[in-house]
Amino acid sequence: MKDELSKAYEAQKYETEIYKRWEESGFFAPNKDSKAKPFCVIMPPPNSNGSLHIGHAVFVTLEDIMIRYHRMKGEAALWLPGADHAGFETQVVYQKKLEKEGRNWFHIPREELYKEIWDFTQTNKKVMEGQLRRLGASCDWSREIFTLDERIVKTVNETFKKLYDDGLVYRGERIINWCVKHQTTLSDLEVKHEEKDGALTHIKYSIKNSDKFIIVATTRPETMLGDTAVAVNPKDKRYKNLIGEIVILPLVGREIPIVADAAVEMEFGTGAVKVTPSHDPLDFEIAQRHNLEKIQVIGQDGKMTVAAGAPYAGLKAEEARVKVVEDLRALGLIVKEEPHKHVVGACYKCGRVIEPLVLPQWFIKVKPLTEKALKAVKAGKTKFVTEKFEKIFFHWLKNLRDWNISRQIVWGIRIPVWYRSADAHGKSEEIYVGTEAPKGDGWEQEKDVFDTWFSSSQWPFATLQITGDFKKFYPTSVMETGYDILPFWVMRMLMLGLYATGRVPFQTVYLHGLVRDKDRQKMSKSKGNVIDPLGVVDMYGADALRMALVFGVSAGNDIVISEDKIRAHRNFANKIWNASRFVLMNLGDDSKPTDSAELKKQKLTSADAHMLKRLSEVVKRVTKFLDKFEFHLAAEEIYQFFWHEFCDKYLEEVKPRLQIEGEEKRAAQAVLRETLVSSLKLLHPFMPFVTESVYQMLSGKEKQFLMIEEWPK
RNA sequence: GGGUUCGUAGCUCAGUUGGUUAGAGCGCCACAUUGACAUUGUGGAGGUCAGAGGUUCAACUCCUCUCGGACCCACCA
Repeated sequence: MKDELSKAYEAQKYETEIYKRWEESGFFAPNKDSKAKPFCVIMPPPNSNGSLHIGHAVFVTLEDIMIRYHRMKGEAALWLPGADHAGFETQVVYQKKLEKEGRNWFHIPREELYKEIWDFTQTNKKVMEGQLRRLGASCDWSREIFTLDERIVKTVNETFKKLYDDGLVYRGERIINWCVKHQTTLSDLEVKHEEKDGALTHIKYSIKNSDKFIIVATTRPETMLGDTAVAVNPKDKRYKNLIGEIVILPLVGREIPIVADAAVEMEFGTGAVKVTPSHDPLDFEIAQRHNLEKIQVIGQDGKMTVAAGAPYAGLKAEEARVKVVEDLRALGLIVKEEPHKHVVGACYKCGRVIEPLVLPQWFIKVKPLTEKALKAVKAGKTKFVTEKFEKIFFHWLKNLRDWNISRQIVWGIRIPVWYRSADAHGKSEEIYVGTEAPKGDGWEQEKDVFDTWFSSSQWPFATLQITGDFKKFYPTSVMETGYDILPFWVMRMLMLGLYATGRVPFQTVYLHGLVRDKDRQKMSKSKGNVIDPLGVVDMYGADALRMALVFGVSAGNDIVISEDKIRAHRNFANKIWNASRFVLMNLGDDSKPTDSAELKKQKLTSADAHMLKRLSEVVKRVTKFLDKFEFHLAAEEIYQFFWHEFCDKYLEEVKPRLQIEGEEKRAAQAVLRETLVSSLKLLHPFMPFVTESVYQMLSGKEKQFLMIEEWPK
């Protein structure tokens, strides 16, 4: 049998087969009735709009290490997988797909689109699940849930209703971030800020019944058509006597007041600000304070509205900007235009400059939720690995503003609110918030859907409630994900988890970094430096990739990976394979699982004793590192030990003894087996496939999976 | 403007609460090897731990400053 083994480990020959046997064994699912200590990780559900990238391989590796380790420790280890419909993200992907096919998104009926995207995601989901299997994810597939599962939708609607009843969600006409290309609002977190070269234009506004004027400075001259005031700082001596005066808005002729507001910076520009409540966040606030009229001069299409006036209506905002300046110049009202670098918000997907608009949207009043989250983390209910993320987290929580959860998209959970318009019943507009449609005629459901993160934020408790595991597994043990979604997801899961269940959703947050290439560059399709995890798995095996992703990477730091590094760990897998082959060849026919009783009978040489002593030290250290989430140290420890102590030293030392029958040979055999088997166990969470393949050969008749063997002590 | 963080061998990074000759992977040099493995072994070169000051019996590790990066946030129009 031993001669059949090839000289080199051929990953592709074993991995798929082994995974199948693991899955069929049912050991991915924790025993429901066991009294064992629970250990639970909720998988961050991958987006079902494409295939897995290297970042997914990172979370699979880290979470699978944790799960396999705790499973071997005899705990009830649950890793609950899922797939994310990924609302806006998926809609963007699908829009691009339609564009390529020459179809127009906006011409397709809502229901039809929804159906199409549904099918699209379900296809992707299947591919993705296969890929997770290839990577060795030992998650419990019987519990897998899709984020649009009707039971999830129900939970999400109930949470919304509860928030509404508690006064924590409100519908507000507020200034929001509008993406003209995608025709939807975005939350503040989805807006990226970019520095752009622009101009600061100084414009003369003349004061009524006087020959005086006031000069305002703006980066968006076209919005002046919607001005309803000019604001100055109340402390500004230059303008003190102008406060309360009326200004005649050029080009428009509207009479607007000069108001005093502390939000105006005296040092910037001229110290006088034109106030356009409908198109600037600060101006909107000033307008609220001074009860100013709001005039919308830019529409959702990014073009000037009728309210902008005859020569401008219909022009794109950028075109209007040019024309407004021209017209003002013709009137001699442009004082100067100076080059000006300023920061503008842009859609995080398409990069197009955000158009601030006033629209009725649903907002979550964030303060009561952040306060609870802050308190819970400060009390140590949830710990961050590493601590630096706790600081960042606090900073986030303290500065968060109300969260717009309305999205004008198709792909998502429709907000469970119904309106009955005024003319239907002669009354003023009615609003109904509930999980089901209200009775009676004339009700129309809100067209907007939830921000995906609103439903995702409920994921830990929503899923466990569905699978019936809430009682045993909530709060979950570890939330493992990338640090880039700390504010989007982790923070909000804490907020909504605490709100809905009264308890934190997870005890530990472990955050990993971004994957970078060997030149420390972010991986992206456009740079052409992406490593396709599945391609790597085909070439070098999943174990090699997994090991390469943890080796030398401490928690929270970015992960540098190159083909060289993966190859190095493919070599390590091969080392494991060959060392095992050697041990097998020298064990004789009694290659049964390790038996420490048998070991005790042997007369050990000092080399044997040393080996066993080292083994026991390494077991302790690896265990300690795993408990402290120091995966890289655990990996390095067992790597060094196995290769350079066990293989390079002990194996070589013992070779002569194995040639001569006798007690020295038997002792060597016992130590070889003991050390190898324990090492395989320690290595298993990191490199599950090779270790299991080898173990299956070692264990002979009494076949049990290494996956569920007991963790060494 | 606010925040976080980093600067250790040629490259990418470890270095647990401060404690003997500072480590790994890859790369490099020399040698060995048909005997578990060339996806190998043995040996080796290579670091004033960014710089300055301070605390200490002792600092890569703590404190301050300087220089130089990275990232995140942000309504000076």
